[in-house]
Amino acid sequence: MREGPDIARIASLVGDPARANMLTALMGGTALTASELALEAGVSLPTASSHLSKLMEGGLLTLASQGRHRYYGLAGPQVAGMIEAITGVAAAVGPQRVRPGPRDAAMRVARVCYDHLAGEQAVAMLDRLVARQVLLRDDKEIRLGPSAASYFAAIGIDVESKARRPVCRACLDWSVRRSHLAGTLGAAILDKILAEKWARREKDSRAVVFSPTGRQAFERVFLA
Amino acid sequence: MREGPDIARIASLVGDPARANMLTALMGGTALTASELALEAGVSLPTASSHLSKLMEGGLLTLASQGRHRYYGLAGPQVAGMIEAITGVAAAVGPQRVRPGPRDAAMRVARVCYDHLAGEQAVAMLDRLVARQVLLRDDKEIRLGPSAASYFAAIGIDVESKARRPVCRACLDWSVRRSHLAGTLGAAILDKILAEKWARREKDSRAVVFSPTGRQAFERVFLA
DNA sequence: AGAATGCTTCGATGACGGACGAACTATGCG
DNA sequence: CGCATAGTTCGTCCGTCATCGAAGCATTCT
Repeated sequence: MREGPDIARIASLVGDPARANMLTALMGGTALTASELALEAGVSLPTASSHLSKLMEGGLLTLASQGRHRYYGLAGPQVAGMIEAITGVAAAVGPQRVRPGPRDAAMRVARVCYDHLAGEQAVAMLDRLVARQVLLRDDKEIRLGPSAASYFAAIGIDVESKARRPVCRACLDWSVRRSHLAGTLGAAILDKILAEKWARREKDSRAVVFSPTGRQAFERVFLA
Repeated sequence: MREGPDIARIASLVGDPARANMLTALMGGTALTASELALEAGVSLPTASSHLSKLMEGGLLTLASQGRHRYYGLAGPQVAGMIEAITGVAAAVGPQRVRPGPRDAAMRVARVCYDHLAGEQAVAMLDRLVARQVLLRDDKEIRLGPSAASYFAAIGIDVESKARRPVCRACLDWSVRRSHLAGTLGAAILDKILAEKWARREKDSRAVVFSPTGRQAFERVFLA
């Protein structure tokens, strides 16, 4: 018998389908209400509420009360990283349960992964940035290249972040099975994309839909 | 209802205490037999066998048959990374279940984490290497410093690894709650420590026990 | 061949936990 | 103040899964 951190407790919290769906939904980065999460998970409101209190007790969620609305969100990047890691294993290990439908097609192209961009667009972007040596990658490790500061400054992003999170991190993309860019830099780029209105978030989904002109702008800046 | 990788399936595999104990035991890096794992998990042999076949079916384990012995091991670094991530959250989120006993004291000092060294010794080593700028750390990202190649070459470690895993990675230490060194470099250092007989693996445990002279050698090389 | 060891499968038992409807609490609105 | 909306708590039902003993296979040793 071993001791230490109670890993089974945490894993079993994620191990229920309803709760896993809720956590996956919250990977979109925005906090959601109990009703929205009930819908996402496909369970009744009481059931969802029970799951949410368990997740809260387990420390995986934070709660922000605003009037009669109660917004649940992921407790932090560490929790998001854990979900990512589990998702990566699940994608690598098991065949998909269902054939991706039309809505999933949009998800494959571009979607939000906690606070940064994921999907084919994101993978292509990272590949191009590495090819241009703006970023350097030894396998799964990513770091800034010599020209990174000036390159990102030109598009209004400051890479000299003193934040506690890493500036760039690799995050395994479950649809493409290759890495895309996470970390504060990944988050800043997504902010930029949304701020410039190159793309908008699909309602009730993690999908990110580019407008025709937005897509051109994105390609000009990141894929040129 | 969302689709995609079946994260609940994977998480629920880890979510059973017996299976979690087995996986934690296998983080030691060496493959173990069903009987050993039953002992680790504190369950009967039939129960352990049932759990093991579930873990196999879930793709989390590999099996190597040698005569009448069947050795179970973690399926790969990605699975190990997932366990680490869950352990990190569990350590950050929940208080320890039990007070650490004398055996756990040895574990806190130095232990094996999949294929590299963890514990106070490992954390001190990383701190010192960063202070000497052999390695560079921006928060949780670790990379080689300019003097890294010559420094490690002097102790017989080649950092120019072309392996598919990252050379250095940060791995959150659940006992110290700070990072230690993982990746191929971390693995090479542990190999060195064991090859030089500075320390030996404790039987039936992840603990690594340094001999008095071994400890001096370790401190001379890594903590000077 | 026969015995011993290592492990898996079978079958029965029992308990934990997820599900929902109904009732209850809280906030906001007219 | 009464009604509507958002959410939690309670009670109960039911399915799933962990558990173990006993029996069945497989491999090695003598």
